[in-house]
Order: sequence, then C-alpha cells, then structure tokens
Amino acid sequence: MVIMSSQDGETRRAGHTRVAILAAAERLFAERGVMSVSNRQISDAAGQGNNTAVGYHFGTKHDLVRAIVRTHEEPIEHLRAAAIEAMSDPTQIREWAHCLVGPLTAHLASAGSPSWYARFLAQLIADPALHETIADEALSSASLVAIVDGFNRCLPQLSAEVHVERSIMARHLIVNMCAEHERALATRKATPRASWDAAATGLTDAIVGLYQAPVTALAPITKV
Amino acid sequence: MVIMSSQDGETRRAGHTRVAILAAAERLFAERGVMSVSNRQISDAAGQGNNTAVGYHFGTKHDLVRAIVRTHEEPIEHLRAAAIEAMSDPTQIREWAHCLVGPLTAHLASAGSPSWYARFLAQLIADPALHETIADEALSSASLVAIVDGFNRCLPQLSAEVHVERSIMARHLIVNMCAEHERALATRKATPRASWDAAATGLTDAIVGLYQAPVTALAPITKV
DNA sequence: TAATAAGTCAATCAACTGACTTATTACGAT
DNA sequence: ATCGTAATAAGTCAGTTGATTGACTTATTA
Repeated sequence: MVIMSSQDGETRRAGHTRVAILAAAERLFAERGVMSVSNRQISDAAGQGNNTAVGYHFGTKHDLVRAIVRTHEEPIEHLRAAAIEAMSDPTQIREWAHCLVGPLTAHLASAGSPSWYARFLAQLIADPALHETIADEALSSASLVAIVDGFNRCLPQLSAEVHVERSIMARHLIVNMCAEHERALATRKATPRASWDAAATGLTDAIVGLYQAPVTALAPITKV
Repeated sequence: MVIMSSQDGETRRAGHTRVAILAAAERLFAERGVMSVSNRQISDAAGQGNNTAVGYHFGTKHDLVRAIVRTHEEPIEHLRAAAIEAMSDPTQIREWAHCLVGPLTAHLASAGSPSWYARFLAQLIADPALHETIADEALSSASLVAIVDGFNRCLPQLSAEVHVERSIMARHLIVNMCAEHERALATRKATPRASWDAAATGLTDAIVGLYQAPVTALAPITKV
C-alpha cells in the first residue's frame, strides 16, 4: 500500500519483485532511454501482470531512478573507501585519479556483461528532467570529497576555480567514457580498450594529464 | 504538403513558421529534455494553433532533431574552417585544441544569451534513442577530421587506439562542459568561468593536457 | 481576374500512459 | 493451522500522444 523505502517489513515476494523491476528498468533505460520507457513497459518486462507495479513499489519514475542510483551507490562508495585506504603514496596524483576511476569501472565489471548502469548514469547528467534527481545525491559522497581534496593537496598551485572546473571535467570524462565502453561491450563493436581494467587505465592517464595541464592566465577584459 | 528538406520553394510564411518551430523546439528541448516534450507543445510554443505543425514541416521528432543539428552545423563548420585557416603554427597542439573548442564556444556565444544548443547536444550523445540520429552526421565533418589529423601529426608517438580514445574524450569534454557553462549562464548560478571565451580557454588547457598525458603500457594478462 | 498550390486550422482517430478500483492470491504473525 | 494483510492480478478511467482528415486562408501563377 504505502511505498516502502527499502526493506522495512517487505516480504520475500515483494523483495523479488522490487529487484526484478529495478533490473528491468535499468536495462530498458540504458537500451531505449529513460524518458522513452513507460512504467507499464517496465512492469511487463519485470514479469508483472499488474501494470502499476512500478507505481506500487516505487512511486513516480523519478523515484524509481533514485532507487536505481541508490542500489549502485553503496557498493561503489564501498569500493572508493577501500581504494583510498589502499593508497600507498597520497602525494601521487595518479593514485588519486585511480581512486576516482577504479571504483566505478570495477563495479561495472562485476555487474556482469553487459552492464547498463554507465549508460543510465550518462542520461541522468545530460537530461534536465533527470539532472536534478541526483544533483546532490551522487555528489555528496564522503569518499568523493576526500578524493577531490586529495587532488587539491597534490596541486596547491591550482586556483580553487580551476580545481572545481577540472573535477567536473573528470566526472564527465569518467561517466561518458564508461558509457561508451559499456555500449561497445554490449554491441560487440570495436573499442579502443579490451577490458574494463584497460579502460580504467586509459581514463586514469587522461585525468592525470587533465589535472596537470598548465593553466593559461586570462587576459584582462580587452573586448566589450 | 510534402515535408520540405530546407528552403526549396518554401514561401515566406512557411519559412517563418519553420524557424519559429526550430527555435521553440531547441529551447524546450534544452530546458525540459528532448523526450519529455511533445510535438504538440512545440507547436503551441511556436505560436501555431495547429497541433500538427511540427509533423507537417519536419515529420517525426527525430527529423526535427536532425533539422536543428543541421541548422547549427553549417555556421560551426564555417568557424572551424576559418580557425584552421588562421592557424599560425600547426605543430603546436594548443592551436589544434583551440580549433576544436573555439568554433563551438564562439557559436554559442553569438547565439544570444541564453543559448540552448549545448544542452541539447549533450542529450543527443547520452540518449540511446537520439544517439543514432546524429551518429555519423556530426562526426563526418571535413574540418573535424582535419583537426583530428592535426593532433595525430603533433603526437606521432601516440598509438592509433589511444588517439581515437582521446579524441572521443575531447568530444565528451567539450560538449558536456559547454552544456554546463550554458546551464550556469541560463540560471545565473556560479560558474568557474565568467565568459564563453574564458570557458574556451579552460577547455583548451584541459584538452592539451589530455592529449599530452603519458600513456601507461598495459601489462600482459596477469589475472583471469 | 481566375486557377492552382502551399500553408494553416479545427476536429477526430486509435494507441498509449499513469492512476484508480476491485478481486484474488500468497505470505507471515499469532 | 488460521487469520489478517501485503502483494499481485485484472479491469477501468480520463488525459495525452502522434497521425489523419477535410475545410479554410493565403500566396503564386496563368
């Protein structure tokens, strides 16, 4: 009756249905686009005769999207914390870059083949109707701010503005390149990198270069 | 009667309606999301009493999206060709990076404030239903391959795979950061960069660093 | 000025969507 | 074991969608 947050007093049956809906939704969202898939289609794909199964268990589509994000957030956050813990030299930019990239690629690699979460995530960032859904949600991770802070200490000569700018760049780079790799794996098309590990290496290289790039001083206003 | 491709024998009236629809669609797409806006809403916003105005002039939503892309492609392509022409030293990576970034930012800056095209573009890349709509369209630009080739000659030590990878990275970086800047301008929120020129400088810096980043050699397969 | 075409409008269609209602089934607490 | 309730199924509802239709208006041409 009431929308359950997680596993309050939900029965085994309801739990099965919930994960079936989450899995079906994530797949359909990645393959056809979040806003192109109706709750009905998701209910059908999840094997539910009831056409309002999504509404019953999650509420609106935005709530469902949030629930999917939360499902992945915890394991990724765990991997991130472990990566920070396992660092050998916190003064090395590359290690921080690996902490930023590794957890997501590792999670996607362990999510089976093909995975769908990266393509799903890319849509959340690009679509204005979905953007606000996770605006603060994914950004307010404890380990994430620790990593951003780690970059800060490695590159003290960078201004705060450039630092914010490049962390945003890194995020776009990671999410979209993971989506790209995921799509290549799903369609068995050619890809520059053979595995998730290799893709992570390429991304880490790029982010190190990105952060270390010289900053061009902006000329005072010369044009109106 | 028949859907017109461009400006074959279209009357002044039809031309007005066409540009009104294109402008309204681009705005609504950027603000609410491409797949969240119906053709009816676009017709209304364009001041057309007819609910089928979009269908009459453009066909399906995909055709409309393509038409919007084509509208911007030409001026951007022109700016890109001019930027290549104006290069002083083709051996400098930064100049090629500027050729990649400058035309889009300049076009967005001249598109009035706020612009909507960058946010629109970001959706086309992320949404699977729209991705194929412009898959080859925007990539098969003559000046674009010239720029990619320019990078190639500047960095001959880079493998072909890494080169392809980093050009894709650069594209994601440019489109998404322009969308980010555009969104900031539209909502008058804080932004790391004050102007489109400044944003272009930040992007150019980043892309130079990205391309120059050392490539980590992949270890032979050590894990199953 | 008459004739033809292009563009616009208003009404309508079937299909689909989310939400609602009712009935049946399965699970868990007692 | 049973009883109450959560969960599922099935049917219905109004609203919206893209598409089609025919009538009307405007522009071009003969």
